[in-house]
Amino acid sequence: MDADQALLDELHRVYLFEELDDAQLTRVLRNSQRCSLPAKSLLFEAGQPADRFYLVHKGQIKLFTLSMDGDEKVMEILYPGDTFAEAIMFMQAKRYPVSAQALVDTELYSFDMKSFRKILEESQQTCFRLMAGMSRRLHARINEISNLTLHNATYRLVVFLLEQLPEDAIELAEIHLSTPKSVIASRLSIQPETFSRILTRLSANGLIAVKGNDISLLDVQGLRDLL
Amino acid sequence: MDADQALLDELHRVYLFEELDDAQLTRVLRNSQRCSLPAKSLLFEAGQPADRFYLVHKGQIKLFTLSMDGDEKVMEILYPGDTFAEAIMFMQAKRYPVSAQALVDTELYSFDMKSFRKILEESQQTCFRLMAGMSRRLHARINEISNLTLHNATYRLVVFLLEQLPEDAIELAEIHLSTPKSVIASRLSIQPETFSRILTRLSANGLIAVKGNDISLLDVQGLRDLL
DNA sequence: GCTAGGCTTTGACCCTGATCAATTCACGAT
DNA sequence: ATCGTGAATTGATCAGGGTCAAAGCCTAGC
Repeated sequence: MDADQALLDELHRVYLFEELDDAQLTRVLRNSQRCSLPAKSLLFEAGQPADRFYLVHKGQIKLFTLSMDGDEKVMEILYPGDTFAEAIMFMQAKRYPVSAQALVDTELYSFDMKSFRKILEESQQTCFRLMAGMSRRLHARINEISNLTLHNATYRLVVFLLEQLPEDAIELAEIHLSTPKSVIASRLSIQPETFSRILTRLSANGLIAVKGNDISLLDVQGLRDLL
Repeated sequence: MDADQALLDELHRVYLFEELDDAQLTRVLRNSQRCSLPAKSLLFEAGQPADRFYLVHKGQIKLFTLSMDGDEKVMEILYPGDTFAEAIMFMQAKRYPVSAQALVDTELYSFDMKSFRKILEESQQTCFRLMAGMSRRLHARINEISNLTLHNATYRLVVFLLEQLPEDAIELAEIHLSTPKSVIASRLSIQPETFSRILTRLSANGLIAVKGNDISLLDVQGLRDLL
């Protein structure tokens, strides 16, 4: 049917599945499940046994950890096309190291780890894809640790803003935050109050203009110079 | 010859090479190089093109990043048996994301990434090993980010001390720091001064006793209770 | 249109840990 | 034994950003 074909096409564009032939992709599909999450619902909690990994189809997922006294650190915010929890397939103790929650109404596909491992045994190309994905994530985490320890909150926020640029926008650039500021703040390891204050300061310096969830980068070069 | 056989045996105990048969291991060996680094010498710098990965044979290597104004963050300290830079094999831009320096006189084996990839194509088992290693590292990094953002310096230091325990030592436990305190401090993202002060405070509380590079954990339960 | 509840912003204050500076310590070389 | 060098400790001070509290805003639902 058409719906299935559309899904096959969608999967085929996901980096993990790009190397698979139709037969393999069909097998992946057979062990997949669609699932819908209303906004704010938990998908899984840190520590829980893991036997599936996920692909975001629609919506947003946040991955986060909690300290024992309830403070939350957002590790990652995932958007359509992103996969998560694949790396757990290879951990000794197969448990989710973080919790996952839908930020808005979200639709996911989930895949059985065990049967996907079989696919991996057949396709080194896919193994290589997965390793590429893991090394990218690893690098990103290393970067984040550098930023946390060697740079201050303003630096991290400015880097974040510049990363949102649609690419090569020279002068005026508009950004729309599709995620609550408090979540982005936690993602950047900044308190919401501080996040707000930094935006205010950047505005006062004429570097940006903020109107609700829309931010104009008035002086991209000036922002780059802060780094 | 005996020397070669000893080396083969050593490699075979490295997680990455455990699944290889003798023929494959010999091929790995053929593309390996031994290298000796005097204390304090740089092995590679962040940003440099990468075509080899490494195994520590003797000594200690620190992986670190520098901020533009020269501040250093130690990412990892590696000991004999540890491998590093394998994950780079799968990055788009094959450049070292961190710098590597010998802390003491060190001997390494290095392996050619390109020829090791060929081995990986033949051995999914080895691919799986590598992926297990990468997911372990990934998890460690996630943990570190949590600790940096959700916990304070004392917490991180106490966790570090407890991790040094030779395992299941119930009451009295001795730790020897084989690495300068300033390096450990940076590894934990603490300033040397603060590191020293925290040790002093823990001593004052009777939880530990410090004599140079030797630390006695006088009250393991008490330390655990701090967390 | 208006109210309620959740983000966000603003203000006042504080605390952890960084910074700067001086001293002590450890140890290898002379 | 003594000197010199770099690490470690200690003291004094400071600031980035966290915390607590209150007010402002926005939107969904009545």
